[in-house]
Amino acid sequence: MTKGKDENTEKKILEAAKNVFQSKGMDGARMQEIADKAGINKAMLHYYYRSKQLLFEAVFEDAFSMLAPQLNAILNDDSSIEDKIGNFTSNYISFIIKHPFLPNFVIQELNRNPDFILKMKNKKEFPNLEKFKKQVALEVEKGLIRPISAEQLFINILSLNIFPFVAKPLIKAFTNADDKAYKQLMENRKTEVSNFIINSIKPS
Amino acid sequence: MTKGKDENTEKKILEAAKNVFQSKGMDGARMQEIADKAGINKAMLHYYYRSKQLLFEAVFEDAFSMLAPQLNAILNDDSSIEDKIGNFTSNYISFIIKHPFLPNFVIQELNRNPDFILKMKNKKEFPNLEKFKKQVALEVEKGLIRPISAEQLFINILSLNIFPFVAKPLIKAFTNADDKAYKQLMENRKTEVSNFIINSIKPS
DNA sequence: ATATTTGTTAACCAAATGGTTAAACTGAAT
DNA sequence: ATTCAGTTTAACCATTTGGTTAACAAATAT
Repeated sequence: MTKGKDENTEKKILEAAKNVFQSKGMDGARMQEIADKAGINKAMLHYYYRSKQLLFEAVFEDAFSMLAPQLNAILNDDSSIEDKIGNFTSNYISFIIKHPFLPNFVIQELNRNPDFILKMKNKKEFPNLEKFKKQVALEVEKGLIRPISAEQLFINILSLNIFPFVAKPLIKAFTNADDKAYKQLMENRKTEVSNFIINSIKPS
Repeated sequence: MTKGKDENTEKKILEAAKNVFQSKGMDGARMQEIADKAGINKAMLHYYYRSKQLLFEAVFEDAFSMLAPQLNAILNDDSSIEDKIGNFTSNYISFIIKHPFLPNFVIQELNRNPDFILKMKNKKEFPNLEKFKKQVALEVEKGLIRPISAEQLFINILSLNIFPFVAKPLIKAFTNADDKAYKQLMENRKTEVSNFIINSIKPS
């Protein structure tokens, strides 16, 4: 009753579940560990969420709905392609530094359970490429950027921004970086990636 | 005794273990499933490999030692940066189409067990950036490519080549591609990615 | 005050899982 | 034919794990 102690049990569970599921995945997560982290009895997990599967889904959907708006930003706002790339790169990298497990978690679990993405696709916030496709086609036609398909450009943007976080242990090992040096490398990418993409699509 | 039946039990186990571990990960894999896939009794797994952990490590090291040479190709051979990028992109994408679970498996398990990479780092085939760094610095100095750090360039090359496979379910969903369309998308990337990188580092 | 609903716990349960054991089979050397 | 090492199996074991139950506490309503 002193510090913001009890609060809401349901939220404490979700928080603990996030923590465990996002770092260990569905298969590696243990209900007991989640209960311990939440400081409650294991039976409470089932009282509030019925099963491991449902608790997991709550965590997953939560994670996905944090990522989706990031992507919609680049797909649906009205600035130029060049501005979008600059903004997205800088914002997304900042965002992931705050939530380092998110991309890996989402990708891993989607690979484990391919049906899962169908559920996500039905959500209205699910990223849609249509507007972006039109914009790319238009800017190509106007000669503002080199010819490139919107899909491939989008894949490239995602790859350059997301992969270095997903493959953190590999990157650290290849570049002989400790945690500090790795973080610096990622900070540098806020402008590096943006320049890299813009150079590539700039008309010659 | 008709078809290439018995062969070597140990190899049948490793093959089955690859199959199961690479698609389900260490935590999701079941020894029973591996035994079934190998067509043998579960006790044989322990007879030949002692424990799940050791069997897993055999599979992992096998996987890693398939990937390492691919990377060493781009880091250590003697062609120009531009040629390396063209060759690597095309070769690597072909390679992964044949072994679709590899990159995801390696990345996932390295994230799960960070100590694991230390063991890999001691292997002599572990990719080393030194030569590539010198080459990039030299080509930058000569004005053959734009100024860029070798580390960042290498990360970009890996990202653009590997990520689309790791994130296959996401890519398929975003681009509304079925398996056939996805494969076509990846085929197109053999030249797309190469052009994208080369455009970006070409001096203005 | 008292009944009733909601939240919480400890103890328990059945199934799954990695691993072991002891016996049996196989094939070559003696 | 017998021995003996290497191979294979079925049955078994201890532990872990997700999930349930029944009793208890704490609010909330009557």
